[in-house]
Amino acid sequence: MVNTKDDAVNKKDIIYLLEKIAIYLELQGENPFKISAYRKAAQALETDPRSLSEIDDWSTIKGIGKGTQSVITDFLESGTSETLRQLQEEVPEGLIQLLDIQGLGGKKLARLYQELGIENKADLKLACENHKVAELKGFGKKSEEKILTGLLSLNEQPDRLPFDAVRGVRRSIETALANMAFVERFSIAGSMRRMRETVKDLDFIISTSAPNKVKEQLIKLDHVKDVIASGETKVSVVIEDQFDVSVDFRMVADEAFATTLHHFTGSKDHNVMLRQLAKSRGEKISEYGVENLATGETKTFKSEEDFFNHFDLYFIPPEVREAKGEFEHSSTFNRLVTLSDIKGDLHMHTTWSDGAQSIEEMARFAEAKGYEYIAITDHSKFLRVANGLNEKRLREQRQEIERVQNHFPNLKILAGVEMDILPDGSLDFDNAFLQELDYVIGAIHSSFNQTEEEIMTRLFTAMENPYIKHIAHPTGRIIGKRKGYHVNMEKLIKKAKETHTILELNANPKRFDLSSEWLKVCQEHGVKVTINTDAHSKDTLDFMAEGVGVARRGWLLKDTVVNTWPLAELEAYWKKKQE
DNA sequence: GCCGTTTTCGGCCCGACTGTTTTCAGTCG
Repeated sequence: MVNTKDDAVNKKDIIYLLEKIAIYLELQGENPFKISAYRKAAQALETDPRSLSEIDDWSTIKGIGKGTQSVITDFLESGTSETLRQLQEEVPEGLIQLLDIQGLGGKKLARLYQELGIENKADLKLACENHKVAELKGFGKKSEEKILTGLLSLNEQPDRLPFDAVRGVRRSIETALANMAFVERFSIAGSMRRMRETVKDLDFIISTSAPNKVKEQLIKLDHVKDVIASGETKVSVVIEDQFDVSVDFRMVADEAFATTLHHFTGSKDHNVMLRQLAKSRGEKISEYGVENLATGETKTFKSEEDFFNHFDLYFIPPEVREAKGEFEHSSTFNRLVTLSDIKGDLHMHTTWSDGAQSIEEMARFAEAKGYEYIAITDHSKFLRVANGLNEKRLREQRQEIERVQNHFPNLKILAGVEMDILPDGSLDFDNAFLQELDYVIGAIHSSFNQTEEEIMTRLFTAMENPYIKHIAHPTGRIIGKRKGYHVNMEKLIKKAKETHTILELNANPKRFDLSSEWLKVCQEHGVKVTINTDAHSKDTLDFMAEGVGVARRGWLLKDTVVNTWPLAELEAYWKKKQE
């Protein structure tokens, strides 16, 4: 491919531009509907499946009109945006990060700028310390204190926390709620329920007929550092953990549980679309139910499913509620992969390399999960730090696997390896040896800083190898910590298709690699995916549930996920590589 | 700024909580 205009400016750049303009307008105290028009335009682009070059008439996209179209054309033609440039002239750059302070929005910031000349953190801090802020109309002593503390904690932790960093807090809260008096039902909600890989906070919905009694218990939960709000229906606290985690609890009567759960699961954009739909039918959705505007009657629902059915929609799973076409496709979601579809786990470690359990133990736990097959895939010799296995030890391990196999008539244990793809592009074992193994994974664990070309050469070598069934954690990223190596995903997916190589969704919550976005692209290109836990201990075999959640977020149908297939079918697919 | 076979003007999703007010604006999700 030669360089086209698409390479210079991509769709994401335009989306980012529109969102940035919205932020600046917010700081100018602009009409909120104008601001949201820019956000909607960005959203519309995000949802439109076409690439940049395939769109010729922008204004036919719903949400993009004359104004946003001219901003886009200007940007495409000149590479910059006059609209944004002007805004940047009028609004100081330093104000933007101040929007992250709790309780400070565009309007208040605009006034701080206009009336006190505040342009950045330092200005704001000084103004608070000199009590200038409290003197402003609409502000007061408490606002000033809040701004000051918000200011101090601004850089202490990232805006969004990695999924894995809040898993523990979620668990302990769920345990507490399960044992809490006056709690009838509860559920996680918010972006955690939607399986986003980073979250801003945790949301829980609780049904109770004694909200005050529950409230008293909530603010006394373990490790509560701060109580942000505690009203009749809403309690917000900050839990002290590895990071400070904000947790919102919503308490409702049981009949409103389903609608409240839906409401606080979001996404916000999904909710807006559904509310618009309701409105066009003469109804109004709130967390308390669906009101018929003609009769004033409010209908509640036993389940979210009933709620969707009321609008003549099939159930839309939480993972796909992102206003990215889920309403149009609601009839296909009953075919999304589920945990009960999973028949095996094709990536796990034992004490032979860096795992905590023996082969026999792993087999026992896998059998308890009802699996039909697993692959034991310890590291290969290159990975010394993980006690990687050489040819000799792998042959010994096969004997042990065969011994264990005799005790598990209903579970096929494949003798495999997670083989390193070496920095020079060669593989850790030759083909003569690889053909002795039942299952070979290709993986990169070294030289992360190589150029895209070097990385792609390594990956392509592995994919062209007839014995390598799948590529483990294809990008090598650790969410919130490490970007991963320089993979060109489009090329990787194309190559996977050509070579019948399966790509992994590594279900370790630190990784979720591939991401749901790329999984979707895989499926669109007919590339098969395997969801594996990469378990290093018995408990981490449970990552499968979260992996399936990420797969669902990527709209993966059961058929795309090869470890939902019976073993015979899987073996037939592997043969394609050797043809 | 966007949209429209009820509308080219007047709407635009809805409600809780807080702080500053004394009936409400701003923020948040």
